[in-house]
Amino acid sequence: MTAKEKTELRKTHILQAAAKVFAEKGFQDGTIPDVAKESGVSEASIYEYFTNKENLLFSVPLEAIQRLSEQIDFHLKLIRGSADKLRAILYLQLLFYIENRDFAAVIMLILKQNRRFIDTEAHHAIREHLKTVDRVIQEGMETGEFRDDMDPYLLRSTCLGSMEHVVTNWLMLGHPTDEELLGWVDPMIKTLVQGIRTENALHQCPFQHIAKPEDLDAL
Amino acid sequence: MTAKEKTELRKTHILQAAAKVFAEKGFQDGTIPDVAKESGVSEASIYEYFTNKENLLFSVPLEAIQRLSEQIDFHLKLIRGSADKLRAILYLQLLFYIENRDFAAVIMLILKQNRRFIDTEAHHAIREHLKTVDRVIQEGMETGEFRDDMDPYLLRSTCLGSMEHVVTNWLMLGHPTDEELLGWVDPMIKTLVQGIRTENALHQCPFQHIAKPEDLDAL
Amino acid sequence: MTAKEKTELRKTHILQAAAKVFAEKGFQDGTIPDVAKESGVSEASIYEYFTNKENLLFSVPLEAIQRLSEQIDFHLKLIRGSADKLRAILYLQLLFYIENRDFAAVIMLILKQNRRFIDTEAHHAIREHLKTVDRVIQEGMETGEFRDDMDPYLLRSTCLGSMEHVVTNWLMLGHPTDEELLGWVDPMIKTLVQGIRTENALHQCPFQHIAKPEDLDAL
Amino acid sequence: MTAKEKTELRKTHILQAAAKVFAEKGFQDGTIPDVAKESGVSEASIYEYFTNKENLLFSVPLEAIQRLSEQIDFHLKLIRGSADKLRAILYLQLLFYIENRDFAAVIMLILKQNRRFIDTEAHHAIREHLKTVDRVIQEGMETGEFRDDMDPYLLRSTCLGSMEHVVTNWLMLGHPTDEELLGWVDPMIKTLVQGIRTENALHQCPFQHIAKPEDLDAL
DNA sequence: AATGAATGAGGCTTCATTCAT
DNA sequence: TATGAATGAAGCCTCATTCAT
Repeated sequence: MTAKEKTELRKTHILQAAAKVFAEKGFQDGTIPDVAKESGVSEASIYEYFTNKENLLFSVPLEAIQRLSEQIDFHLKLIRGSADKLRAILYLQLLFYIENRDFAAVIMLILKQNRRFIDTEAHHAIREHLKTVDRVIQEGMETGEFRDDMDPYLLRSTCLGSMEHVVTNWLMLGHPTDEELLGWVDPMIKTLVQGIRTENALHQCPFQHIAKPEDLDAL
Repeated sequence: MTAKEKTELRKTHILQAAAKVFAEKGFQDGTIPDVAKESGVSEASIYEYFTNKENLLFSVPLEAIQRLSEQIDFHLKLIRGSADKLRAILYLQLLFYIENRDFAAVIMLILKQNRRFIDTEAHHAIREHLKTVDRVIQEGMETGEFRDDMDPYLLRSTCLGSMEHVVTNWLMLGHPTDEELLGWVDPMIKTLVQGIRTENALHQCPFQHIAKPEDLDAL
Repeated sequence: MTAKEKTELRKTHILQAAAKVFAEKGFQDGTIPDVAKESGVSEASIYEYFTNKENLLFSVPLEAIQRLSEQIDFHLKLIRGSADKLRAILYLQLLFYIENRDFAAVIMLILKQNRRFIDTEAHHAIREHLKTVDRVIQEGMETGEFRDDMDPYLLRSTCLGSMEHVVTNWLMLGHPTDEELLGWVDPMIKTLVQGIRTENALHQCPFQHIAKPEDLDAL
Repeated sequence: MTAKEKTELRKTHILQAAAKVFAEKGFQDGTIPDVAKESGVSEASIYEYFTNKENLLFSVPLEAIQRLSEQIDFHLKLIRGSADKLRAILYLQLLFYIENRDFAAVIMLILKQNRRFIDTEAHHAIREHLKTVDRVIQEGMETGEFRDDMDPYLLRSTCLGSMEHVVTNWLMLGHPTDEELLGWVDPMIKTLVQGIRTENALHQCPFQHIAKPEDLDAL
C-alpha cells in the first residue's frame, strides 16, 4: 500500500516536472534530461513510469483534466440558468488554468498542435467535457433562454474560442495578470450573451442582405 | 533581372515547401532535409536563402500576412457598417486560410506557440492587422452600432478567438469541409452581433447579480 | 569503487586516443569520429566524459603535465648546483616527451597555437612549471653560479626555446632519433652555460658597442 | 603588361587578406568566405589565383620569406665578425616579424605545424635561409670566434629556438611590446655568446662529471 | 525499484569547391 | 577575367532509449 502510494507520488512528481519543462521549452526543446533534472529523478527511472517521451507528455494533463471535469460537473448541478452555467464553466476553467499554469500551457500551446493527442485518453476526457458544454447550450436553447436559430457548435466555439484566445495571450505575453484574467469572466459572458450590437441596431442587422432568406425568419 | 527573379522564385518555392513540411509535421519534427526533399533543392541551398531553420519558419508567413493585410485594408474601404466590416475581415481571413492551408497551419498551430516569433517582422504585421480590427470595433462603438459598455479587447478576442477555434479544429480534425467553413462566416457574425440570448431573456440577464453595480446601468 | 575505476580507465583511454589522433592530424583535421574509432568507444560516449571537442583537447595534457611537474620537483630536491638542476629539468622533460610522443605533439604543436588554452587548468600547470625554472635561474644568479647581468626571462627563453626548437623538429621531421635526442641534453646545456665564444674572444665581444654602459662592467 | 600587374596586385591583395585571416583565426577556423570578405574579392575569384585553400596558405609566406632572405644575405656581406652577423640575422628577422605580424603568425604558429608545408617552395626558401645561418656559425668556428667543440646544429637551434620562443610568446600573449622586442636582440645575443655562467664558475662546470671525457679538453 | 553508463540515429550547419554566365 | 549560385560532404553535438547492476 505504502509502496504503491510512494510510486504514485513519484509519478505525480515527474508529471509536474514534465509540465514545467514542457511549458517552458515546448515538447521538443524540453528534454528527458531536463525533466530528470527538474524532478530529481534519473532519466532511466522516468522510463519506469512512462513508456515514451510522448507518453509522458500525454500523461501530463490526464489526471488534471479529469479532476477539472468532475469539479465542473459537480458545480453545474448547483446552478440554475444556462448562462450562469456557462459562466461557471468558464470561471472554473480559468481558475484552474491560473492555478495550474504549466498544465494550461501544455494543454493550450502544446497538445493543441499534436495530432496523435486526439487518440489519447486525455483527449477523450476533453471531449467528455465538451459534451457537458454542449449539453448546457442545448438546455439553454430548449428552455428558451438561448436563441435556437444558431448552430450549437458555433456557439460552443464562440465561448471556448474567446476564452482560449484570452488564455493563450495570457500564457504567451503574460498579459493580463492572474487577477485581471479572472475578472474578465463576467464581461466575456456578457459579451457572448448580449451580443455586440446596441438596442437601436436591433432591427437593422446590416449584414443580413448577404445571409440566406431563411435566416431572416430567425430574427 | 531575370536572375533576381529566378532567385526570388526559388525562395518562394522553398517557403512553400517549408510551409507544407512544417504544417504536416510541426516545426521540430519537420526537418531541413524534409524541406530540401519537398522543394527539390539541396539542404545547403536552403541556407543560402535563410540563415536558420527558425528564420525559415519565421519567413513562411511574412509575405502572406502582408498580402492578406493589404487585401483586407483595401476591401474595408469599400464597406460601410462596422458589423459588415467585421464580417469582411473574418470572411477574407477564412478565405485566405482555406486557400493557403499550410500557411494557416503554420500561423495557427506553430507560430502561436513560439515566443521568439513575437520579435519578428511577421508578428509586427500581425499586430498591425489587429489594429485594423480594433479600429473597426472602435468605430462601431462610436457610431453607436456596437455597445460601448464592453472592453474592446474582449470584443476583439471574442471575434478572433471564435474564428481561430474553428480554424484550429478545421486544421486538426479536417472538419468542417472548406466550403462549410466559409459558410460559417455569417452565422458566426450573427452569433457575435446578436448575442446568445433570446428576446424574452433580454431583461433578465441571469448573471448580473455577480456583476458590479455600474454594469447594470450599461444595460 | 570498481565502477569508478572503470570510468577513470575509460576516460584515460579516450584521452590517449585523442592524443594520438590530434598528434597525427592536428586538432581540426582530427575528428571526434576518428577518436571514437581509435578508442573503440562510441562518439556519443566521448561526450559523456568531455563537454566539447576543445575540452577533450585541453584535457589531453592535463594529467600528464601535472605528473611531469611533480616528477621534476621531486628530482630537483636531490640536486645541487643550478646548472645541474637546469640540466635535470631539460632531461626529464625530453625523456617525458620521448616517452609520450603524442602528448608532446599535442602540447608543442597544437596547444601552443590555441589562444583559449591559456585560460585552461593545464596551462596553469605549465605556468607553475615555468616558475620552477625561474626559481632555478634566480637561485643560480644569487649563488653566483650564473651571471646576474642578464634578463632572467631571456635566460629561460633561451633554455626552453632551444629545447622546444629541437623537439619540434624531432616531432615534425622525425630527426634525430629518440636516443640521439636524449644524448643532446648535455651538449645543449653546455652550449647554454659556456656560451658560444672561445676563450680568446672573451674580451672582444664585438657587439658590445651597442649595449648599455653598465653592461660593460658585467664583463 | 598593365593587365599582368593588375593581376599580380590582386593576388598580393588576397594573400594579405589571407595572412590576416589565418593569423587571427588559424587555418581551419579561417575560411575562404572570410578571406573573400577581408579582401573584397569573391570566393570564386580566389580560386582563380590559388588552386586550393592549402595552396593559398602555403603561398602566404612565399614572397615574404624570399624578400627577407635576400635582405639578410645583402646585409651579411657588409658585416664582419660571426657574432655580429648572427646578431644581424636575428635583428632583421625580428624586425621583419614586427613589421609583418600576420606573416609572422602564419609562419610561426600555423605552418610550423603542417607536415605538408615541408614539401613546399616556401619551406625550401626557409631551408636556404637556415643554410645561411649555418654558414655563419661554421665561419665563426673556423675563424676561432666560436667554440668548435659544439654541434653546429645545436648552436643554430639555440639561436633560433630562443628567438622563436620569444616571438611565439609575443604573438600569443602580446608581450612584450614591439619596441621592447627589438631591444631584446642584444641581450639575447649576449646570453648566447657569453653563456650563462660567471667567470668564477669557468673551471668548475658542474655537470661535466656526466659529460664525456673529451668534453673536458674543450674547456 | 532505481540508475549510471552507453550508444544509434539523426539534425543543423558550414565550407571548400565547381560551373554557368 | 570575375562572380553569383549551388551543393556534396562531413563534423559536432544532442537525445531518446536500453541494459546491466
